[in-house]
Parts: sequence; C-alpha cells; structure tokens
Amino acid sequence: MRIATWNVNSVRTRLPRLISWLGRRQPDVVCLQETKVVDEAFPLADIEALGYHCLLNGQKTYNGVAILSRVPPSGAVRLLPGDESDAERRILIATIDGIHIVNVYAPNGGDVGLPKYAYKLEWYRRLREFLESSFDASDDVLICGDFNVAPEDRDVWDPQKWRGQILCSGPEREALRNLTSWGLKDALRLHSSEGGLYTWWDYRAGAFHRGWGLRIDHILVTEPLAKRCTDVEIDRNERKGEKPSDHAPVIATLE
DNA sequence: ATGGCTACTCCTAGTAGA
Repeated sequence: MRIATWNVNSVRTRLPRLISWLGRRQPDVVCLQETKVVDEAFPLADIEALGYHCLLNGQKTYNGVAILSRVPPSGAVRLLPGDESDAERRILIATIDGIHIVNVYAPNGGDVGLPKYAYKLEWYRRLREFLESSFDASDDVLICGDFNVAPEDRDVWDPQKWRGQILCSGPEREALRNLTSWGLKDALRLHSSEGGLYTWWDYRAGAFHRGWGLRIDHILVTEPLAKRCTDVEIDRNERKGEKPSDHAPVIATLE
C-alpha cells in the first residue's frame, strides 16, 4: 500500500501534472494540501476517472485539503475542536483500509512573533489534544501533510541562515516534537538519517537547482504502522519541469 | 541586499506563501 502527501499549491493549476503523476506512481491514498478551491469547483470528474474517490475540505483562494483513495474512505472529520465553522480548511481525517489518515496543512506562521505565529503554535497544541482524545498510540494512525516545520538542522540547506527563522524556530520545532511525543515516528527517518533530503524549494532565485531546500512535508506513523513501513521516497522529480508545485510529493510504502 | 517566483482575486495591485 502506497500513501502519499503533496502540497500541490492549487489543484486546478497543477491538474495536468497531478493526473500524469497519479497514472505513473499509482498511489493508493493521496493527501493533498493547498488545493485553493471550493469543493464545488474541485476537478472531481478528472480524478474520479482515474479510479479515485475524493474527500474534500476546500476553501476559496487559500488552504484547502483533499484525500484521494482507491477504496472508499469512511468517517470524515473536517474541523479541529476549537475551530469555528468558517475556520481555515487545514485538516481532513478519514479511515481507509483500517488506517486512520490525518491530512494536515499546518499554518505557515508568517514570521516569528507575529499573531500568525502564535496561531500556528496554538494550532499544533490543538492538534495534539485532538489526537490524544480521538486515538490511541497503538492504533493504526498516519498523519501526513505540510507541517511547515523543518524538524532539525539536517533538514535545512543552510541551518545558520535559517536558525531561529520561521519554519525552523525553537518553539515550532518544540510544537512538532510535542506532537510526535504522543507516539509518532517520522517515517522518512525510519530509513534515512542523512541530511539534504528536502521537500520544498523556493520558486525564487533558482533555489531548486542550487539545492536550497527544506524538509517540511512529513509522514508520521504510530508504532504498528512504523513496523509495516518499508520505504519512504521524496519524489523530487516532480519539482522539475513545467509549472511545478514548490513542494515535492512524499510517498510511504506500507507492507 | 532587493524575498529574485507563483497563484490567487469582484483582477493590471495587493496578499500570501515558506
């Protein structure tokens, strides 16, 4: 079973690439972030034609998440406790093949110290609370998406330059560690300990070709799924070519 | 150094992303 996460930065702009990628990689589950479209305008027919069920939690212009799956998902949740009904669309939870899938698009935070930054830290706190109250760490739970945090210096192309900056600050890293301390493993780190493994590169300044990246998209799994996880791949080929997203997909294989 | 680019919107300028 292959489960992927991809911040597509507009599902409508990325549709040709998404369709081609689905056909090539044949993932069983895909968690999309930054779809940037209301549910009524999601390119449903194009995705369903490829044999995927679509679960949507979209909004206009910003944010928006979706789960594509070969088998029908069940039990959708679209808001965190504490979210108002008009909250930013940043989370989508469903059960697929007995696995609880949590698709997240964590707030960016703007800059350290801004109100958006406080919102980001608070959002992480609420996510941790939700996990605790909804699941057990012995359950099959997989949380993936754009976490907007590079967990460690080895996940950053220039740790000196980024030290203390947004995506890398101490409190953000602590918020992510607090989340994983519930009972989650960073799936990529089950298999690779090296640096230089990035999932996002700035569009500007030829960052991709210069290797100026960060690893901010993650697949986190509880222990029973960690045992089943045989491989995690960052599909950096998707960052190349015409009209790429600024994020590459990450794909986990579960036995 | 200048976010050096991209995508969005009641759209040709401002906002946001990370």
